[in-house]
Amino acid sequence: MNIKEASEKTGVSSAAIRYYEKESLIPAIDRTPVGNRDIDDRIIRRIRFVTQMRAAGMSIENLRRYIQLFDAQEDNTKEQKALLQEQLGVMEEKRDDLQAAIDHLNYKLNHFYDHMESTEEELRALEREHADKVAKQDDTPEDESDHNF
Amino acid sequence: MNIKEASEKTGVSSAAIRYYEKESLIPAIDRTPVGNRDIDDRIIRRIRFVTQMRAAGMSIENLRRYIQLFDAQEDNTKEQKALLQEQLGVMEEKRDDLQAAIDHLNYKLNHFYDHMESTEEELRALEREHADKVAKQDDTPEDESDHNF
DNA sequence: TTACCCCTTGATGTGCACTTTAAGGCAAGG
DNA sequence: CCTTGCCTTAAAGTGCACATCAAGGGGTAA
Repeated sequence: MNIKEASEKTGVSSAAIRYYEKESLIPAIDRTPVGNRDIDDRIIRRIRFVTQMRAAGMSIENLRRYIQLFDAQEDNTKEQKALLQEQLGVMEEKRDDLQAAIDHLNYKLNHFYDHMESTEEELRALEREHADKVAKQDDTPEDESDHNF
Repeated sequence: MNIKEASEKTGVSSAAIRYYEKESLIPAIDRTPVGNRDIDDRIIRRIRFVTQMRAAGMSIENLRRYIQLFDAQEDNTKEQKALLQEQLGVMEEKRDDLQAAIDHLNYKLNHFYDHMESTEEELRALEREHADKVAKQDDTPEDESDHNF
């Protein structure tokens, strides 16, 4: 598979795939006799992994550190574990920040509807839609925050 | 309160506070007779709101659009609602991506321990620590992904 | 042969969200 | 009077993660 097909398959641009290779986020890719990249499914899976971790906010630098520990087949399990745990911590914090912001916006959204001229049907539909997210912290966020924002 | 104190109170640099004001993420700040910013608690709360939304991944541009709808005290409730819902969608998707990546790394972490020379005590401690996160999707992620990554 | 479409590398450009620098003003302390 | 320490604005610089461009090569089809 050439780089364009790989790009279409993964949704990652050709330039980004080359960039990832240069930055060692994916292993050195095999070349055809004329020097073109010949991309197989193993590379595709790694591109997808990189995409997932990038979407989750992991930096190129952290991702490279993490991946290099795997590519070097030495006994660095302890470091791998430490790196994983570190990254997990970062991501869990990020997730919680995100959840807090979501709760904040949901709170605002609910207060909107109190002042809106929407029909009862619309109101109940939206309440159903957001019921699960509001359930835990229903309508009472932190005291410190400016409820106008 | 001068800008330095506000910076210390919020953890946001003075330059960033000035930048936020210029970008209309916070309202025009009152000045002392000599032209220095005089920051009150209302501004502090807005800075904190901005910080929270930024941490959640909302762009400056989206944040400004959102805030301007509030600063203009017209009847734009519909647009406010639409913008809020749009942003909520973005953030929920982001949160889910993040959770997927966390699950992926937790899966890896668990498989590490199977091959590690750690003591039983360490193992059980870590399992307790991560029990809640693994509970829902215990040990069986998607088939498509490269389990070496 | 020309056109077209794919590819290569290396260099340079881009957008975001700030950070840093430059040049200067005001007020207090020694 | 001079230094210190806060402030101001405008402009330029920075780091990340790519995107785009320039200059060239290969393969196929009309």
